[in-house]
Amino acid sequence: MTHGDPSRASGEGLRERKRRETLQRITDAGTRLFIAHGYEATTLDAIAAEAGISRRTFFHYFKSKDEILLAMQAGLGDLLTAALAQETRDQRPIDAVRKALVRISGAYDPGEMLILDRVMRSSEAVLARKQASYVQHEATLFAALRALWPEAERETGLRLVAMLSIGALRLSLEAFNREDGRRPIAALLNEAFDALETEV
Amino acid sequence: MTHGDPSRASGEGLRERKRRETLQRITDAGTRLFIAHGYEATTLDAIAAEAGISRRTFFHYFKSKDEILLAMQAGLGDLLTAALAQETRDQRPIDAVRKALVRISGAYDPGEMLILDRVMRSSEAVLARKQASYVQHEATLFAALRALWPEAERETGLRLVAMLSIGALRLSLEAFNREDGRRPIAALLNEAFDALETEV
DNA sequence: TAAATTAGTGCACTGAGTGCAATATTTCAA
DNA sequence: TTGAAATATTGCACTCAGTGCACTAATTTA
Repeated sequence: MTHGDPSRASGEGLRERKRRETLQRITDAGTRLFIAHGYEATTLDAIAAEAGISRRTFFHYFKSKDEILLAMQAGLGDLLTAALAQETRDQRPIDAVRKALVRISGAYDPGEMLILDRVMRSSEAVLARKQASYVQHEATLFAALRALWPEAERETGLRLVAMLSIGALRLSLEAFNREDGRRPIAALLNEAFDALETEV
Repeated sequence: MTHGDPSRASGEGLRERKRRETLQRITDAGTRLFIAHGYEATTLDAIAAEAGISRRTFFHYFKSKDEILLAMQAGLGDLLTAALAQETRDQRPIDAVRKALVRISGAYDPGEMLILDRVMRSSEAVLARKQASYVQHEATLFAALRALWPEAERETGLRLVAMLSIGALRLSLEAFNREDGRRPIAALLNEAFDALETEV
């Protein structure tokens, strides 16, 4: 081999790069079409054509149509776990989660969130999966909390903290969408966690 | 008409009675087949045949296959609203909900709950809709709470109480299924609500 | 008992999702 | 550099959920 391999130089093979690019094209095509014509009215044939792949290939990238939208949501779990790992044990678990959530809330684009929320709301099945994903996030958060406070006697308490925190997050996001993004998510989060303290 | 009409005597027309009976036959046939062969492996054709109706008629009773299972869950909202209406204003909202939940928890058959939970867990889509139904219950509970405490300044607090209560219910049912029904739901509910008090 | 409702059915269709086998592309080792 | 192994892409045929429509059967009401 006389010439250097540029794909190797960047630490990513051609196969990987193509795969990542195709994945992105499908995601873009899907969201664009969903926004333009609605979720149900957009067929997989249309998405595949827009993304420049065959219908059959779509299923090598996503298990189902709704995964296009759900895959975006899935990132929250990783973000939250990473943010929580930076917190210390010398505080109440719920305060650690609150700080982690407020910190990562800045990473989301408010305008896109409002639009995607409207798309998801147009399909019962998608909405159900979105709401179910909160349960998944709760489990992920619980695992992250246990990593910080592994003592057996804290388990029930941490389960509850995970439930309360994800609940506060959900209420905040619901309010955010209900009031059309008027107040930033961080503000709504702080309000929800404050209310948690005074109400219980 | 010389003879009395027995269907009218019982306050229910023939049409209504037949409809109720068919609905029950479909529900029974569906759950029986789901338990025997699994959710995904059971086709609507099989359910319709078992219930003695045509496939097309099924859709006059249910919007989709998963509704057979979800319709059972839907009753909780009504039960909870009714139970809460019996509570008084001279207590904390969360205590009122706790008492109402414990009271209606006796109405469910533990064995059936365990089996149906296993069936629902076998399909991602059904599980998602089940988890989403908790969000619906939360909204229903919030409305019921507002009927008791309509003061505007209580809204946020009541939203939170609804979230906490349904969350505690969900954690209790999750624990119930996780530990295979070893402890009764009422006990798990009380434990969850107690933990709520001490943890937050 | 006839007319108006409502329930049940068959048929043809769309669209999501899967299994399989064939082809094209990328990787890796000699 | 080349050929073999691994992986990606595709087409095809299929199953099944769900819908629209037009028609028939049963029930209700006047």
